[in-house]
Amino acid sequence: MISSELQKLVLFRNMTETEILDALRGLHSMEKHIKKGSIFLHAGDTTNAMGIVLEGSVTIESNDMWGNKTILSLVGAGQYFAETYALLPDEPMLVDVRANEDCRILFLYIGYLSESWSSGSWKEKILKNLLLISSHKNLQLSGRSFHTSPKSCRGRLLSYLNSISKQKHSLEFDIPFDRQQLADYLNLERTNMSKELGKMQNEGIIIFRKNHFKLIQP
Amino acid sequence: MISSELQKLVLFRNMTETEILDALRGLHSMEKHIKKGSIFLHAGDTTNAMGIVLEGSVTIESNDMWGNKTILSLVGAGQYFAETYALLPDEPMLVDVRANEDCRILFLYIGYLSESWSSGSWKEKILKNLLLISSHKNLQLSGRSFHTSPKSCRGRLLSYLNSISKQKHSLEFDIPFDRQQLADYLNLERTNMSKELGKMQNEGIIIFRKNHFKLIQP
DNA sequence: GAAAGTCTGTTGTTTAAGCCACATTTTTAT
DNA sequence: ATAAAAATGTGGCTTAAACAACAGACTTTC
Repeated sequence: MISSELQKLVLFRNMTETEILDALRGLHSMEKHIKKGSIFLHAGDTTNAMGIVLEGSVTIESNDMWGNKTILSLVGAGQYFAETYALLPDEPMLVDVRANEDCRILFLYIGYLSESWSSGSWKEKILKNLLLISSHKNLQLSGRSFHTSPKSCRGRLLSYLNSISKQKHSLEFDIPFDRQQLADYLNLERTNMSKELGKMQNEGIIIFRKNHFKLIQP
Repeated sequence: MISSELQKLVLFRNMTETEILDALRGLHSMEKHIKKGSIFLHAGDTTNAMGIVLEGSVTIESNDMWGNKTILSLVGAGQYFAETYALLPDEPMLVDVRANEDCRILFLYIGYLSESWSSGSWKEKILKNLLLISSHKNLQLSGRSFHTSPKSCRGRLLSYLNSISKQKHSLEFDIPFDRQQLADYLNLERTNMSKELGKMQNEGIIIFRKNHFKLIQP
């Protein structure tokens, strides 16, 4: 993996190439390739490493003993996962992490951050950037809470579609989920959700085809 | 407010009294008293200050235009709120913050953290502690996601009661919510939830009286 | 290009949550 | 102590979501 690829990431913001290389060494970084569909971090385990998605995407999901799946978030290229658990290495993970496509993942053992603190170093910068990342992650988690808080199927769909629309600054956009994943993310039953999407299209509120959606204003 | 009261807080962990006082000055800290029931941070606004609950408790809630309320979390004495928004001061808040009882709140303008960074100072320690706090907040938010992901009333109640029981290391405990608040936290309808609690008591799964609950193992 | 597999949508039935009106209990105020 | 107010629980009706079974469309693979 090339450090120029990393310089764009929030985690390495404001850092020189030398500092990034020092950081990669200091944090025992390690790149892995992971096949689509496989769960490579398991609920109940603990982890010392956070992950950066270099290529592909992963889903953060909970699978209970009755086979119900909940997708808490989708983490795309250039984004981070498990940083919370890596920072709190005693906490067992509540979720599974699954490769949504074939992936290239960079693992960083951020526990080494607190070792032998020398000021002005890359550690300080990483720390600041981690705080930013953690805060953004917080916003994302709250975001999902809002999409799942309406009690009706339509309410959740509208909450989700509106937020994506605002994110993309357009009434027309692609969503990153297929139907089953969208249902799992919004805690809905897939076929029922399809029904509702159909109704909404008939009523002229939305137009969609596959993953492409368009919101219609009255 | 006395700095000895603050030394126990995670935010000031590993800091001397002098450093804490420097930090309070540097972050333009300000103590306020707030009356029960009043909303003192409003969704849509931005904020530069994070809050520490010195006395009382606050709820983080979303109130939509149809009068539906969702309680995202309850923040008790010694805990923090709005740190995410204070760290990302351009993000409009998605939630209201309401005093759940009469409160003493300490506000800190943590934007001043990034000003004139001198290493080895209190700023570095605060930064590390903030990252811990943010990570814990992440866990809390995920936690609620799990309580609201079961589709059934009983599933959500059991998820919530079990997690409190584990937290308190006991099958018998008080919960911090009244019935309406619990329903708002679990995204349920109050009277329906009451019915379900009644059923569960009849079946001998739980015993409760007011806010005191006891889980019965088979 | 045929076959297998995946994804999406449809119909109909069952079940449980939402909701309203009201009864009962508990707390607060005077 | 009594009245007023708030919190909690009950019964019954309505409605919408879950679930199961299946049909059609689209992909992938060989």
